[in-house]
Amino acid sequence: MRNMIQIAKDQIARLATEAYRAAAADGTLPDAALPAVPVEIPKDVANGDYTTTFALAAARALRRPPRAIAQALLDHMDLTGTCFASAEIAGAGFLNFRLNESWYGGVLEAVEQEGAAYGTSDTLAGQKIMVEFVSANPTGPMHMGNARGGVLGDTLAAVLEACGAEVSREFYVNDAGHQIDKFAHSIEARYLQLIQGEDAVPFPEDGYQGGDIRDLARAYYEENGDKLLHVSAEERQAELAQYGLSVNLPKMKSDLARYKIHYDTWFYESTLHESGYVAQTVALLEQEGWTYEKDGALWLKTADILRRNLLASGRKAEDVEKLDLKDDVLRRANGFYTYFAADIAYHRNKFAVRGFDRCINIWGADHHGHVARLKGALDALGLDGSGRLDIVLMQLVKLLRDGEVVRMSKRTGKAISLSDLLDEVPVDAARWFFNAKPDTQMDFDLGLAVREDAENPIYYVEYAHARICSLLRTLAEEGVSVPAQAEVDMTLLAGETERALIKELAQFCEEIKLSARDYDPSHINRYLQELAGCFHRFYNACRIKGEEPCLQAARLKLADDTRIVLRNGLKLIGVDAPEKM
RNA sequence: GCGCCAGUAGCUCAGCUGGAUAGAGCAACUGCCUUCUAAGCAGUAGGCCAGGGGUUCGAGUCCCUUCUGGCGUACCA
Repeated sequence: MRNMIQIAKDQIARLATEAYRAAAADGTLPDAALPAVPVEIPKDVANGDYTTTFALAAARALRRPPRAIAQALLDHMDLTGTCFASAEIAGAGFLNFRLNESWYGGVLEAVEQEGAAYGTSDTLAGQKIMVEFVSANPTGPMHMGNARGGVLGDTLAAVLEACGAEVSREFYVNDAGHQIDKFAHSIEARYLQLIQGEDAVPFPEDGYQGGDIRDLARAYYEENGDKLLHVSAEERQAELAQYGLSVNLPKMKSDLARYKIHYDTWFYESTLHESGYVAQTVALLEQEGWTYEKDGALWLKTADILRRNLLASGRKAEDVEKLDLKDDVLRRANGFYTYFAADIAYHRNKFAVRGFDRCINIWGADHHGHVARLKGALDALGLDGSGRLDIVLMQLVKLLRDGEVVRMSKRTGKAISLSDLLDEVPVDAARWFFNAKPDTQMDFDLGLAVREDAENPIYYVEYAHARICSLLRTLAEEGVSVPAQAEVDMTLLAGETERALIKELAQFCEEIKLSARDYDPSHINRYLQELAGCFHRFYNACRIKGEEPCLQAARLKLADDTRIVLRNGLKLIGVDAPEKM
């Protein structure tokens, strides 16, 4: 849990603050209330390893030119005992710091001590967070959106765990409501068609056309014959829906397992209806005065809730008035609750019954209109949906093969499903590619993902790992093993490529935190590419095997630490770290 | 119409709370393997950060506006 980057930043903040106090005390600088000290890592190492713009930021308050302030700070600064070797003024008034060996040694020490846990932190310790993702309709196969959402949700969960949160992965099974009726009617029609002939039984106009529905009907028929022919339609549909789910859900579980995704909970929508929790939740909204009846249906005053939230968030009243806000039906005129009502109940359950501090949902961007409504409904229930429910919207995936848009599978003639994808593309490649920034539309090129060459970035990272493993094997055969950090002479790792690599190792924890903060674990992919690049450059510049023992040991240690961090990072995004390629 | 997301190199994208000369990969070109994995490295070339205003010491980043693309605006889920 030692974070050398944080240590460096804290030291600069302290150095600058103390230097300012000293300068103010002897009259070099005037007394003033100053902002916090901003510390950054410059893009160009020519500008130091760390920098602060403190003098620039303080110029106005102190009424002095930034460079003069920087000079005064420098004159009152003592670097003894810090992780910095030097400090200098540059440009408009930047104060640039250079790290010393103790810092670089500290990084390698942290990797050695923490091993597989290196990179984790406790920034989210004590928080109970749910990540709900995929939650695909169980009436048919999973599609590309589910493939993306699956990776995103699973990896986000991993990243939050690495920040110390107690994370639960959940799949919400929509096994109730309209689409299940449609599912039942569709299987029923196919089933009856098998017995009575295609022409004798009309297929519902809005039914599911897919071949998988025929497969379900046939499978049922082969197992059970025409035993449902003479029972009531209601009984028949219930039985067939149940049967369809009993086939589809295990298939979804196994497809997801193949994708290295495992859930803590499969939560069934039907349980909310059966226990009366949906009705009770709606009743609560009624009691609180958030509903009204119109045309036989019960409506939620969504528009009022949204208006209230928008005004509270600082939107101008005149702008809010212009918005075309609509209310939502909770209970239809036919007495059935809408999906929205069930969804409110479901999320109420997450917070009120199961006690999550924060819930994150991964949704397709086509559901964005639902976000503010659901949050608002939870606000109306006093559950602070606006503050504690976060929806990650991911844009759609366009599937390509060698630049051409692919709509259908050649093999099945249907839309390409998640399992079709995994038949064609290695799991790790799929996981790597789908772990991309959620809010941009993405192209997934089937041709590119299976290519085993430099065009495929995953190999660049895996290759670095395999290279190190190979090196370790070769040296082990000569009886050389990785030394303890205490035995490493850090002055031997002072070259440009070594220092760049060590700094990159230190960055890992920061990237995990950024991923957790932005709900965007693709930071890890980019980081791993960067880390692999640093290693390849080091490896190219510095020979290890055959060097003089102390030098060989120091470089070997650095290579081995890199291996550990590469492995930790790949594990985080659910990709294997190969020892040979 | 209204709303949400996006627009950075030929292509795919980075760019963290505003910081120094806007980065990487691929594609193109030039070099580097009798020595630890060349699935690698070094180098060249490539840009009005969609356009226009504003805020300030300083804007790809913040605000306003226009344009372009995707999506949404159900008693569907």
